[in-house]
Amino acid sequence: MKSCSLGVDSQYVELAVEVFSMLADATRVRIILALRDGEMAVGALAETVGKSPAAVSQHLAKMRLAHMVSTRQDGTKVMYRLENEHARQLVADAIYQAEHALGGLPAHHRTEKATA
Amino acid sequence: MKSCSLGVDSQYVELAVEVFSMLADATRVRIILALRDGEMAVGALAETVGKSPAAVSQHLAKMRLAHMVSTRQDGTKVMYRLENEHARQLVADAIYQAEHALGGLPAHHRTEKATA
DNA sequence: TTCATATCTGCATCCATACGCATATTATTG
DNA sequence: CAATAATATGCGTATGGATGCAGATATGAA
Repeated sequence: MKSCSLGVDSQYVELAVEVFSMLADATRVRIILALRDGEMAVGALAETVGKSPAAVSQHLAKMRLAHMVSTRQDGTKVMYRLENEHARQLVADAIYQAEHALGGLPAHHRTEKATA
Repeated sequence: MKSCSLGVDSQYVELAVEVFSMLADATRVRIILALRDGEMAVGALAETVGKSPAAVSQHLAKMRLAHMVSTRQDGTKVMYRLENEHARQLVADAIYQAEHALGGLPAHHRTEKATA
């Protein structure tokens, strides 16, 4: 079963690219980080990440279609939360790779698994 | 130590975005998959991923700057190889997220860790 | 209740920017 | 010279963000 479904011509390549494209934006990464500790409304997220509510809403719409976040109505507000732990894990792994790219002193090889 | 270095305003956000941007391209993902089993030359990679050698060379230049791949001269050819295991891990995690997004039947929760 | 207003969220449009690719050229190695 | 790889330029496309507007909901007044 080891790496059997991931050839260079695999259909999963396109899917992985979509996931990476979804995360290749600072605002969306900040949204993920902001949602680590629990659900938040659009307005609060906008203030946290430093963008307009409309812009954040558009990002959340994309992330909702990608099943990265899910919503819950709360009066006039809509609470957003992460739908699973994969986004967090991806961000953590990206940090690991970035540390390699920077100094070559990978902190994640000295400490235990960070929780991103 | 849990999530201490990853606030929404962390410098690492920009770094993570660069890593994700690097992986948000089907050709580069295919290059990573092609390099799983060992080093390859630019021409061979080009034929494997179905792009021109010039295009592949440009992708490899970016990946080299990001310390994702490293090179070794072999006559007129230049052999490329993955510099660490993080790229593979990221691709694997992206597949996991994509599986969630698709059907909601996460195969990685039933089988053991795939090796991307 | 009914109406008006304010707030919050979502959607369409426009613009500037960045990216991937093809082509052509140059460099390096044998 | 031959082969391989790296680079420069131009083109077409995609994307993020701002702006403006529309829909939904809660609050308050009459």
